[in-house]
Amino acid sequence: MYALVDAVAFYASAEKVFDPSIRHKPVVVLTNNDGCICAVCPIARKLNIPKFEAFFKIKNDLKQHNVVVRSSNYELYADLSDRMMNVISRFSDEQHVYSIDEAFLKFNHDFNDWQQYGETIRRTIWRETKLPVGVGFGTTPTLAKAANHAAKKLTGFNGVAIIKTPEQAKLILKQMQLTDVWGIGAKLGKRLALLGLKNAYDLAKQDPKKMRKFHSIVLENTVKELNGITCLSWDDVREDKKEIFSTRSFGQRVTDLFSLNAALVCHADIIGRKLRQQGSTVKKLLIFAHNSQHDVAYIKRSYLYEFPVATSDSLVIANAISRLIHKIYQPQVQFYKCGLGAVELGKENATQLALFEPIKDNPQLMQCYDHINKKYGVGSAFIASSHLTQNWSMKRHYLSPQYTTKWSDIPKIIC
DNA sequence: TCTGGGGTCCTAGGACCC
DNA sequence: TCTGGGGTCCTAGGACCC
Repeated sequence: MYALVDAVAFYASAEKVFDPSIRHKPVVVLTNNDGCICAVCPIARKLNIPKFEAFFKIKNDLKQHNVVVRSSNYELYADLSDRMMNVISRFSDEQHVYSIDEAFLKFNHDFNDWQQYGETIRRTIWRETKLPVGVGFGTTPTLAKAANHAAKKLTGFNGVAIIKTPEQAKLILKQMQLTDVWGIGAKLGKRLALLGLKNAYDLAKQDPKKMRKFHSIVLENTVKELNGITCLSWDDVREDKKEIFSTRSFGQRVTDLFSLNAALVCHADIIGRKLRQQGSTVKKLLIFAHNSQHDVAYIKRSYLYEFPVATSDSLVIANAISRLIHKIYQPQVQFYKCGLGAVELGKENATQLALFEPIKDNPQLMQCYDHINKKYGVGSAFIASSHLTQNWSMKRHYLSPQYTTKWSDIPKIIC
């Protein structure tokens, strides 16, 4: 049995935890640089606010409806996510944190009362973090996802749903649209609808082999999973990433080499940390920067660099960036976004050495570096050249306080 | 005045090599 | 009657997820 525990409109709910004054108001949260809407609380959802719409396009509508707008407060969300994941981990020995606001649990035994267990999970998370979650149980990861959808969106479930029997599956899948199924997006949903399929149950009834021919093995597996046949093994679900990207658009356009370098070194730092987290090294690194696709002339500069010896050392990566920056930089281009992608990864303990290349990695230093940042918060220690200029840092005009990670922002109770 | 997220995986197609 | 290799690497773009 699998469970998926997933917060309701996580970013919006996180904003409400320490601010009672907005708890009963419609709240939306914006993406980086206040670009798009990325979280809509249940109250705001009733106003039909579209997710991922550009903020500037609907700014006036939001004002008219007195919608509370917040910039993404990642310091706060990351900390609340940690707390939530900690609580969730108590309910199973096997937990996989799938994203900032959702986690899979695996159970190797059967419970008499999954319903009650789910309610306990919900209640405990609410009591300890004040975050509302939905809990879905299913015999496969895809069914757990479906049950989670039911728990949060369908009437009569109140936050917990279970798919253990074919009857339970039928009841829920019949009420789900094709695109509500994990792995079915807008495009595929449309194509499947043309075949005459109307809901998730119709999809489950398809011949898996035919679905493979129609689209891919991925769809075949989805159909099997909807029928209780596990295809995404626990290891698949938590497999190492095959590529790791760190990209960010700038708060304001960047035209100087110095700033571009600082931003890319920031990404080098992040890429290094993510690599070390999963025990990988990078062999090939994509470095890129571009202006906006909405500009008159879209200019994209990129360079694929191959390390002589694969590395996971943030400083080695940062050093490479500084040597290669001239391959990306172009005067007069008003850069809008830049980033790095580790596109060929290796395993840390199986690195191919080079005959004439000294090893530049300093694992002890990186271990110490990670330790400091884990203990005192990411950013406590950083690469100096990434902080020489921050004039490109992102726009966050509607930022709430960092209630839990910054001394000066701690909530005050006045009696 | 101007504004349009970020991450991962996969594949088609072009370029190049033998 | 019609047909014309096979592999690797890279890029761009599509699709999906949150």
